[in-house]
Amino acid sequence: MTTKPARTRLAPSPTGRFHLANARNALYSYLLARQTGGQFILRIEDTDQKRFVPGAEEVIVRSLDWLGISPSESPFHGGPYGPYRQTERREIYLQRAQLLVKGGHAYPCFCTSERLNEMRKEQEARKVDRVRYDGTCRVLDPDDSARRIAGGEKYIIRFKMPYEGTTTAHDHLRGDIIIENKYLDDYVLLKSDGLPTYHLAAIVDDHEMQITHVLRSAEWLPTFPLHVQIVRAFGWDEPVWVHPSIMLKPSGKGKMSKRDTAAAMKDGHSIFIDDLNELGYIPEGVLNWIAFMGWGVAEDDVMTLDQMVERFSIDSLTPSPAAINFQKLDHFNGTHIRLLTIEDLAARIKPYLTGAGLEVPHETLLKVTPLIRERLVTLDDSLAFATFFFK
RNA sequence: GCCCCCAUCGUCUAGUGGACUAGGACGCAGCCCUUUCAAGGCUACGACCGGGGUUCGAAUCCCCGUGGGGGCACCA
Repeated sequence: MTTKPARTRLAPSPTGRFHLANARNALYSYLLARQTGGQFILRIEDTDQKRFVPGAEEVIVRSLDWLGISPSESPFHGGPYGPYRQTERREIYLQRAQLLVKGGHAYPCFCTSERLNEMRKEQEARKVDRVRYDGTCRVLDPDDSARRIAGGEKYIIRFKMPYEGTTTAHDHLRGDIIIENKYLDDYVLLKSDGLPTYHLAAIVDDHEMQITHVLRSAEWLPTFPLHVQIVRAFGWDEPVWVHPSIMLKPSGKGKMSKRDTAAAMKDGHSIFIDDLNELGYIPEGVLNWIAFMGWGVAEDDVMTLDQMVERFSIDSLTPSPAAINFQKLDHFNGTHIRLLTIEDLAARIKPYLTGAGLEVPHETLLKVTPLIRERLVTLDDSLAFATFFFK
């Protein structure tokens, strides 16, 4: 392939667990980078301090390592475009936001949340199509605003969305997405705590870190035109935007909820990577499973990571939502377990056996492994089939 | 409510106007192999959401419905 090296990124927020959708975006990003001889980087989007979960960052990195798709640049690995944690980049965002204000693309807003709430209520009562900021501060005199800021008044910075016209954003999988600007809003770019919102931070960082392909969840589609507007306001080049489909619960009715994840766990399944590890799934199986939720391959869909690197293409990603299928996870896992050498499989089984308090001599284990490998769906199953041979 | 996205077997998908009797995989059913259970092999069942166009010809292009999903925060 003669493609230029791609720089891709995974940009999770450390606010929860590392799940399937994160892993899939990571996988596709990793595949594209490796295939083109580029870099896959990890950036932590921790600008929401209220929702920050301690330890979440570590789980993300551990999950990526376990899957075998580690980033080459991250808060933990370092790299030439750091820092890779957004709270450590606040000066950059402030500076860029001020640049937009100077250019007339953004403005400071002094409205209190109380006033905003009232405004919203009033608009809802009027049953407007689109509740949005009424523009009070949009027309303020810049010098007055500067004085108020200098005087210590609390403020935020909003993007100045055109009231008229349309915005066309190009998604690699769906083509042009056209929206009338009146359905967009004067989105907040910089919060009163001085930290940016996603809209500003992601756009600035993707540019600063020279990301060539942005792969992110389709949940971003509604604000996609806004992001394109911001890129254009800065006068920057756009990356290639790819929004893989969202993942639906097994029934196909909506996204996974707390209840759905609990139900899955009862059956020995999970959408969380660290759970999958503990349940005895192997990275090869999990990777294969997530790869094909949204990636259309004609035949031969059992693949190793290296084979995926060879065959991957963002052109063959599908735009429609995919329902999670745990039976397929079991199938891929069992298949990949059988692809392992006896030595490799034995080594992976061992902790499960010793963890159950069994004494496991290596010689015996090597003899037993071929006997049970045909019936393993997970490594954990070895306990049920092999306990008999040990004491 | 408004906006956006999507639409092929139960599920994941191949298919980019004729090679489609619509292919593969999971699951399901049966058979073979096998002392049993698996694994493996074979076979069966099983889909182009509906209606209009365009065209000699439409799963494939366009429009309208319908259905499903997502989004409407100083969250990402």
